[in-house]
Amino acid sequence: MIASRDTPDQGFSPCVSRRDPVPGPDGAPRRLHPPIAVLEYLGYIVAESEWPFEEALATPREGNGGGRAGDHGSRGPVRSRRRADLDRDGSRPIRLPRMKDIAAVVGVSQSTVSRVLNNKSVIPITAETRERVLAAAARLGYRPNPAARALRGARTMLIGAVVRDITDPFFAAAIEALCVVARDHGYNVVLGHAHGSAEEAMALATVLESRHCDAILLMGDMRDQPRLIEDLGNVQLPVVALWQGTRLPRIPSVDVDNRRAIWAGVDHLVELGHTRIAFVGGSRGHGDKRQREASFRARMRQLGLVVPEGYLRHVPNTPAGGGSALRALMELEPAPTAVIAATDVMAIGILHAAAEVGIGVPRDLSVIGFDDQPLAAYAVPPLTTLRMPTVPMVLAAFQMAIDAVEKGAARTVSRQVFQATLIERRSTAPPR
Amino acid sequence: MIASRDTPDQGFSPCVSRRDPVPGPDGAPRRLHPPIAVLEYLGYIVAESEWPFEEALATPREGNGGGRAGDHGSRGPVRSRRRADLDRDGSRPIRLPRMKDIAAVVGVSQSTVSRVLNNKSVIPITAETRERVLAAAARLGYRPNPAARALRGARTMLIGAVVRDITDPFFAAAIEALCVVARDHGYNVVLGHAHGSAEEAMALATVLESRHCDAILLMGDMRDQPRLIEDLGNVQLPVVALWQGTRLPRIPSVDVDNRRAIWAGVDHLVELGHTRIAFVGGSRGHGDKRQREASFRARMRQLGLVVPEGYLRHVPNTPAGGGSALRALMELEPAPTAVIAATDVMAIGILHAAAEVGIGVPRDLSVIGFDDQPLAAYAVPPLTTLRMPTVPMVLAAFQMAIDAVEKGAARTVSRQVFQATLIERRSTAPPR
DNA sequence: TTGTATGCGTTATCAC
DNA sequence: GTGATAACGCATACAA
Repeated sequence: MIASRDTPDQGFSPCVSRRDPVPGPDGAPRRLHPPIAVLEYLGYIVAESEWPFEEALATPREGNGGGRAGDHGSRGPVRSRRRADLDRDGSRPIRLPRMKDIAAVVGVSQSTVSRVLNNKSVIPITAETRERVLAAAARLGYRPNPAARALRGARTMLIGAVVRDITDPFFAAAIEALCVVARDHGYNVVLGHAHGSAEEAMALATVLESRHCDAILLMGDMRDQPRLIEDLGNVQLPVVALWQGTRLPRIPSVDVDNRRAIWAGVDHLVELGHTRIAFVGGSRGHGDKRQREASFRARMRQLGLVVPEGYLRHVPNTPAGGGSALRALMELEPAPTAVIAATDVMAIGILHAAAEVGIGVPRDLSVIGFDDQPLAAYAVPPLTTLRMPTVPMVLAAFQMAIDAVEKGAARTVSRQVFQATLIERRSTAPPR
Repeated sequence: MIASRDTPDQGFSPCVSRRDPVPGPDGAPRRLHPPIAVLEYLGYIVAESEWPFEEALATPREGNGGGRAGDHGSRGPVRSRRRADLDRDGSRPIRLPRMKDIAAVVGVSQSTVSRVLNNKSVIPITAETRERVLAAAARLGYRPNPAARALRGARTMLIGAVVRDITDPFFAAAIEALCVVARDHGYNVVLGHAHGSAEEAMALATVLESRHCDAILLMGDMRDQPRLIEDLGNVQLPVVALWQGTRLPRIPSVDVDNRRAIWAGVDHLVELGHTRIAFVGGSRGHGDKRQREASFRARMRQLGLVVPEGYLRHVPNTPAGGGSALRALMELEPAPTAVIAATDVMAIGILHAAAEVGIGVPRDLSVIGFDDQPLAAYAVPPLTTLRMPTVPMVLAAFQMAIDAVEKGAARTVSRQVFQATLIERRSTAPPR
């Protein structure tokens, strides 16, 4: 699906009805989109089909912007703009006001303006001067230049988020949370993603090299990108890792207790009476998923339950992957009566595939997910899952990062582990 | 769901099993999370429950970081760090190398280093000098200081994305796309969100005021945040608006052709034989959704079909909203045989609620969504929907923005309109 | 209480 | 070909 949803529409015509292309068995490698070049087929863009009751307007249509703007290296040339301070070469270069401008207007020195504007100065300032400066600043619409501040060593109020795969809805939610948390603290979020393992280094290099961030959050396991981890160890910024599964060498981290969570899931099924329980894990063995699988096996062994050959599936972390796992599981003899998926995404794929094949959930098969994504509660049937305390975890990681920034202290390598919660919905029931 | 999923767990104990709190009828206002303060209940964090086979380690546990770091205004104080250049106060302040440092090592002047490093200099440089400079730079691990470059007027290679509501999976997907596209062009994405309409101004103010971005993408309709729009109009940066529904005064935009899309949806249903067709739109009348509803009414009128009182529902753009709309619709007499939802999110809620109530889709009711979110294909049943060409649209918007940045030209107010595609899956069928 | 001067790290414009 | 030097916008030590 994800793989298919942006397939360029060959022979496209507006609003043509078409069937969904087959998702390719077993979830083809998920790409968000085909190479940029492919996207630039023109067919997609369409004339200015104006809204009927909108005023006809005289704005000329533009070309569709198809032609790439040439390849400027990532370190673009520095056009020294302005220098046309005089503002008479048309209209544009009306620069943003600087402190100097305010000073000129008010008739004081630039340093006075500075002192007024960040009124943390120990030095007292005449009420009147302050008043006039503030007024002028407001009138001119003054905004501090962050570059200049940064140059002086100030914080940039940017926090970098390096995400393993932004395509994953779970991380999307995490990003949301981070945005909110960061904003509440006056920070903005800069997004980087590790994008497969191909461009790995590059991925965060972009975020790091241009290290205008005050700190970096590493979201999701990236141990298949060893250079990244190493680089991060050497970076001068505070780095906090989220959802690594296991501890990283020298990096403070925030993790979920996969073991206890999975135990709760297994125990829940066992209490319902299940004994033939399967597990669907990720194919690439990322940290969290690997831990979850190991926990599953350990708990099953503890309970004296055997996990037959074939009950452990490794598929891509997509709905399609979950679907293919389900089909494989149901061909086994005996088939499992319950399955735990390492993520909700796969669990939703299982639900979908079960419905397709005619397997009733939870009548014929109980399903447990992991994460409690927003849509899990609205799956059909509503998905029993292990709720990840995403927001508290993100908050904790953010706090750790910011503390490090503010205290500036040596990097303390700490770790916080959060507990997941079993949310019982209706995808689990006693076996028939 | 979304409303409920971050409800703080009262009386929390690890991995306790609990039932899903009811989502509150008609989808309560969606908040990603309760106020930060509420999140700081301690119960969540848990001891270092180490992974069994991990080495026991001696890192001391930290407190849970619960105490807020005090309220520093968004314009934090500027501690001039370093000044401890000498590197003997412990270990940390090993500053990143500057050009000056390279120059010192190589024994040339700093300007020479600069010329070598951005080898766009017209002036030729001795091969040997260049060699040595590059070598030294590599050895020292030199990274250009973006703040300094920015101060000189260089681009920051940051693009700001102001999103109406990051919680919405649709926008999450859009952000993903933007990240990829931006990265391919050497840009990074700074996320801002308009967060309800409460802190509206603040929301983007953070992104804008600290205008370290080269351009801004406005994703989703924000006309309920008038000051934002106005501010944007006055901002010195290129601004491109996505999914506004209707044209914005002075801002170039990229939109989807809601009219043709909805027509395709209606026609599809009519061709299947439906005549009693309902429409579920957003409650706050945001641009796109409003257009879709208007288009629906227009098309129905054109086809000579009546839309009875009550067939137009306005609910929050959540699964819960869709569910409540469905329940209301099915109580009507006669009940509709098909429904078009203004977004997939609502459509998925409809699917969910239908299953709960025992209404077969598509047997008793056909459902059409809008967007083709990743999970739409994996709904039960797979959702027929109108596919938004998200990636091409984001790409187009990005191109428009970057073109404006690079050409630096006066802001051309253009507009591009993309076509959606009807994707037939299995949530639609002839009426019984 | 305010003004002057200096430096942050780069790039660009001069001299040499 | 290369080196000194002047901005860039802001914060601050120091002089007045």
